[in-house]
Amino acid sequence: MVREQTASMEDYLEAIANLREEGKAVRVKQISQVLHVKMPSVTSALKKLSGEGLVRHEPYGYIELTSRGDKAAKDVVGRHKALSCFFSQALDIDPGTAEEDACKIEHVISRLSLERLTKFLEFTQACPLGEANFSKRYKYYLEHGELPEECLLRISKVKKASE
Amino acid sequence: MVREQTASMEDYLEAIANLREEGKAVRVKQISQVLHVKMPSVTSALKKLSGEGLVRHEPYGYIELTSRGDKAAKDVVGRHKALSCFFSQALDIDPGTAEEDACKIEHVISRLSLERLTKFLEFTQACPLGEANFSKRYKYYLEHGELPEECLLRISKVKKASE
DNA sequence: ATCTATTGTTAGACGAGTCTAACAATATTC
DNA sequence: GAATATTGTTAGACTCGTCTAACAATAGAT
Repeated sequence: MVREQTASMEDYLEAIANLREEGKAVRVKQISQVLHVKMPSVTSALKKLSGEGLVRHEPYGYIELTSRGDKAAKDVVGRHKALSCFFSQALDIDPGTAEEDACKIEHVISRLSLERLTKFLEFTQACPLGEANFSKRYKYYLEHGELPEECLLRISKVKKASE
Repeated sequence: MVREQTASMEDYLEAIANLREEGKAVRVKQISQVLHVKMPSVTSALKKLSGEGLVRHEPYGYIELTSRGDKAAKDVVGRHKALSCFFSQALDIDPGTAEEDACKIEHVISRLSLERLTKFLEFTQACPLGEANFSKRYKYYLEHGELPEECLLRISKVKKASE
């Protein structure tokens, strides 16, 4: 699956999908506010996306994703969620920064890396050795800048157990 | 430290620094090959970067980074290395994809997330519980799609040890 | 039902970055 | 050292996405 939209157009699709999802009115004004652009930029983007059959938009009327548009939007939203999740949960980044970074990176990351990031998160959460301990130790390391004692003390024990 | 260059200009700075580093001639042709753009694009970028005091460039002559340019370039290169390292080592991504992703993400990731990615890598490598086991278990999970037995078997043992 | 405020559109300019085509300088080769 | 090949530059067109200014449609208030 090739990436066929520019970062900007993906942002518009994403914004429309999110407004829908949140039950808010999907209108030019709203989109412009969410994306911090002026209304004519939105109109022009909608024209482009309509032309590509991703959006339905009667002038002065409401805005809808076509099924193809919805698919594309869901894809972007999925990338976004995976990334912001990874940043906030695995790396313990504040939600604001996690969101910001997800917003940018979602447009450029490869499928493979995204999938691995997701798997990584699943793994730390599913594996009790990961979640309960790895993550905890990592956060200790973040705060103190050195390895938790636990890491050093248990070398022999672990070696034995894994062989 | 604000990000003051566009992604494109960062790419040019990075390419120049890399060519230098590799002892290759730093010339318009080389840069154009590395970045897959035509020569006039390079000339025009160099004009811009010269104007900003980041590059020295006598027409038809060699190309050098000023000290400010070098600083900016090192910064980009640093981001790139951190990212490609993280992708290939922590996520076990093939070097090609790791490079590709690093090339894109280096321009948009926040300082904070980059720092955390780096710390994460340091941590897995420094902590024997991380490196020797976490990483190994993660890769098992990648291949088999389910947790290694080890993860499930050792819950009680680990609980005891960490409390 | 009209008047006003809000929302949306059109037209056109602009900046960034790329390209092609044509030309100019430098290097290479015989 | 003249002819040719290579490298670099200029000029100008184009795309993408943004903006402002001016105008048009719709909604809300009295």
